Amino acid sequence: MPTQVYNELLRVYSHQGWWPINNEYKKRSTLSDTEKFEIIVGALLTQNTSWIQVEKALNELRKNNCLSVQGIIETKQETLGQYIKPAGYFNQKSERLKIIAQFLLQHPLAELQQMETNRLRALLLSVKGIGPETADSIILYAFSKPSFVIDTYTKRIMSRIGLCRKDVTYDELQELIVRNIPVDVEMYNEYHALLVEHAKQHCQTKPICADCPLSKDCKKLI
DNA sequence: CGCCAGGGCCTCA
DNA sequence: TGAGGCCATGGC
Repeated sequence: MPTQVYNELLRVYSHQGWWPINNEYKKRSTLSDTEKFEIIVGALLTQNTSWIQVEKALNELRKNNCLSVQGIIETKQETLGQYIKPAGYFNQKSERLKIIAQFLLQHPLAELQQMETNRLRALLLSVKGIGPETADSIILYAFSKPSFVIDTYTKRIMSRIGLCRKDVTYDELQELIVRNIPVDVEMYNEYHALLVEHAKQHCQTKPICADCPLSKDCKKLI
């Protein structure tokens, strides 16, 4: 079932090309440290925040040379907070930027890159400010390792089509999906992006069910 | 104007 | 260990 949903979404929305840092990264097998760092920062800033706001914050950080470990370490937390204000929760998120920069000083990207996926996930989850979704986003989109990302959109879509209960936990839904699709970084990447697109176009909190590509399978459970 | 956005931490049973 | 409160800005 999760595979059929994926095929249908891909047919309708076509390739999404995440992570949307630039258009050429996906042609290379591995990312530069700068790109990985930007993805990590983006994953953190987008917590409960729309991506359009995150882009503004990222641009502001870039303009002020704060899109690097050193840049963040050398900048006062209050100043970082001003830069990222459009992304909301600026007090929390500026603290988390500081914490992650310190973490990356202890564990350079090259070290993280070569870790086994589950060990990397556990390590990331030990960092204050990195929860399951942020960890999986970082693992998948920065390090190109297979860790399926669950978010509110995933939960909403999957529960509405009757694939899980709406109060399903993160780990339960992740297991359910992963068990039913191949272990494939490209597919994990694309699937998550397609779910986000579908949620934006049709499966909003107030659903737009007309012309929904999943309507024939959907139980319309709100 | 009210709702919501690609969550996570803390608290308190 | 799990539900509820809190964090904050901007688009619609």
